Amino acid sequence: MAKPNVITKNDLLQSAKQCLVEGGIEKFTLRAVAEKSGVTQGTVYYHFRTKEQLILELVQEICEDSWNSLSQTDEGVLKEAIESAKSRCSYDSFYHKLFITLVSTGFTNEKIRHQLGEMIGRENDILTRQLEKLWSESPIKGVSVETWGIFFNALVDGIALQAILKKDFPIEKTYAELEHFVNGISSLQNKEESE
Amino acid sequence: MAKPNVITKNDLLQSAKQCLVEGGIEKFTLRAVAEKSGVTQGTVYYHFRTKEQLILELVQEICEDSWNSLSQTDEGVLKEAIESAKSRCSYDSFYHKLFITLVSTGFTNEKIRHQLGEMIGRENDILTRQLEKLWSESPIKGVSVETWGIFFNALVDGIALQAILKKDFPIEKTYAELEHFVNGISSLQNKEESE
Amino acid sequence: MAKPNVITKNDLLQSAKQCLVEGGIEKFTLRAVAEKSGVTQGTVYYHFRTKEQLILELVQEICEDSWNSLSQTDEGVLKEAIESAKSRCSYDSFYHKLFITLVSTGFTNEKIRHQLGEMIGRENDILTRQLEKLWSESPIKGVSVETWGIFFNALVDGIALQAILKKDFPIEKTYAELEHFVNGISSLQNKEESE
Amino acid sequence: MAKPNVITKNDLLQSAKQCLVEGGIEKFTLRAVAEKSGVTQGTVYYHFRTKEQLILELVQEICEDSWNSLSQTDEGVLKEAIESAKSRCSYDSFYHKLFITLVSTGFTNEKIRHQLGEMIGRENDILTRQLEKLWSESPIKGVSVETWGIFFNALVDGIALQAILKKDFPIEKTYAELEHFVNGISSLQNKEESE
DNA sequence: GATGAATGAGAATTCATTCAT
DNA sequence: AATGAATGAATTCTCATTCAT
Repeated sequence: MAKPNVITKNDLLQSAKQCLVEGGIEKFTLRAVAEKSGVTQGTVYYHFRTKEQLILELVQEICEDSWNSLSQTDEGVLKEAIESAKSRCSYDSFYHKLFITLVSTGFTNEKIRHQLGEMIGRENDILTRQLEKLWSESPIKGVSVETWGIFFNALVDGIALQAILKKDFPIEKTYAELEHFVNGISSLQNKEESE
Repeated sequence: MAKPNVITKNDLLQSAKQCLVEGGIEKFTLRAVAEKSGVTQGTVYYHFRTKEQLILELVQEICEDSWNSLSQTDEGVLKEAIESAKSRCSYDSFYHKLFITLVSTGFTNEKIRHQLGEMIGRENDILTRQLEKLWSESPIKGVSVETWGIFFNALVDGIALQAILKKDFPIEKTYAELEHFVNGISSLQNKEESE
Repeated sequence: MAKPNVITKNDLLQSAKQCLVEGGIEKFTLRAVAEKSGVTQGTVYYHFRTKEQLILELVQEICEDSWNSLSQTDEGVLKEAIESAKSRCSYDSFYHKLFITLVSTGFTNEKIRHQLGEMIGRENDILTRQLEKLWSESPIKGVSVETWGIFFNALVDGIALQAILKKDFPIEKTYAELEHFVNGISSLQNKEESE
Repeated sequence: MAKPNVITKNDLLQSAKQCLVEGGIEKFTLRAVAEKSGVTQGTVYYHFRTKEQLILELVQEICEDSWNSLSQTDEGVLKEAIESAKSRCSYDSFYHKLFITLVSTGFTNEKIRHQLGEMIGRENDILTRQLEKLWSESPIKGVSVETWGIFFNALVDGIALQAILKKDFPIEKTYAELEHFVNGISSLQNKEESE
């Protein structure tokens, strides 16, 4: 007994994510995490002193992931963001299931809720900044570019929610038209400008 | 004449909803439901044969509620729908917490997931039909009116999600600008028409 | 499953006492209590919601026992009290092991400590009242009858402590001489009176 | 020259004593001892091969302490012994808490029990020898000087027990009257002699 | 209809102990 | 001499569920 260093904290976190998505929080047990990682429960407890701590670190990782992927798209255009959103979105979407599961967990855990809120905020900000690069001013009067950031982020999450819930959700079509929507909105502004 | 202390199935469902929102599925136990209703666990079992059955009936009720409130707004314009969405949306929103909690529960329960999916579908349809009344054709080329229905529904849910997660989310402002957005989009169509 | 009424709370408490004495608090588990009573752990938890609660009720019972046995000895003389103390005192004394175990548990549990403190206080009082009946005044100047009560109670407990710790403790001899001590002290007073 | 951070066995024993008193045997874990000493569990295991071994050495230390303090008081009179007993006796008495905790642990560990029994025996003997010096014969017929040794030791422990359990125990008063008691008893003997 | 006692499986967590380094 | 990773068994406690009354 006591084989040192057979597993890293990160391995455990990855197993944990899978467990969360596969069974929801209801069935999310540290025993399941341990089994999926091939270690004993004790080992999981050695690395994360409580279940909550594990979930917290999991949330943190996701928030950092979101941050990294978004800030890399520095040069990126909205189109790319949409593409990425689409790729993460399907009836069996791992990412969004995880996200929604954590959101619902956050309702009864202020720390989680706060972190997810911050993450959403950062996402909104980045979208807004991208729109600012794209547009000289808001294409629709009364709607600030900041709010456009919120709108796009909300739209993407809302679509994902629908896609997870409906087996027959037209992902391709919806995302294709989302692009038309973005283009239409953007061109609208140019039109106004040229008027 | 009225028998006191008679607990109806509906009373239990209302308590159950509260329990779900207050503690999430994790802490959602039949004992908690029983206590909130002032009855014993046995009584809960008398009315719902299993825990799953209770949740299922709870989901059903919510779906029916959605249906009723939407079909009443038959005459209603989009504006009214937005107003109603806003009223259900805040950092402590009971309704959306319940919805998201059930969605995440649905990830591991196909019956729940299916029912919620159907509900979303009906909502999309109703929105689409309202937009059809409002618009002669889609205000943006390449975006079908059906997809507009999806977009609006997704937008409302996505905004709610953000509002629940962020204490400082600007609900008033966002909804006000959402109205400008709808108006802008609608007038856009008229403009195109007049061109 | 679910045979109603096969066991009473009191049965469980008796088993618990035995477990406590047999294994000390260290090995005092509710599983052991359940097994000794022939029920499942769940049953124990149904009757006492926590381990602490069980111990608390156990302490209470012991305190009540002490009260009952002492108040019955209404007419009783000191001699009787000594006899009873002796009978409870041996290398394997169930009673004193239990008592000392609970005392040490009380060091980290204020409720237990308080209850035991109250019990000791009542015992002291009763002893004092008995001595008052026996003596017109304290047989030794500077020692109040109240303090005599404390002394006798302390003596009995201290002797019990020694008897539990030493296999070869001379119980018979010590208690016989304790009686001589009491008589000697009492007669001392009469002597003084007659002087 | 002094090596910093070097933990000696004795340091660990002192931490262990504190842990025992602070949390009782229930919460007495090697991890707690390690943390209090600022080392890891492994280190504790390096010094004591098992938990039992640690406790055993702890008991031994206490017995040696008792021996040392008593044999120093070689010249000492009873008065001094009482003074020392009083100083170790209060509602938060470290010493007696530790002692009682170990006694109760001893109920399920013969080695501990034996050592404590031996310690008590030695204490009784020393007290008896002191009384022999003080008295030419027992002041009360039928009570041997040996038993007086037992009585005084029991009395001191019994009083300590009460003092630990009762927040409002009159320590000062009781010890003052204990001295009167000793003096009274001793003078009694002289009186008898002079008769 | 409703209750309360009981169950058993499984949850989180703790802990003495081991061992390679 | 000391550490830290790992273990596995045990512990407290919870919960859906059953069933006689």
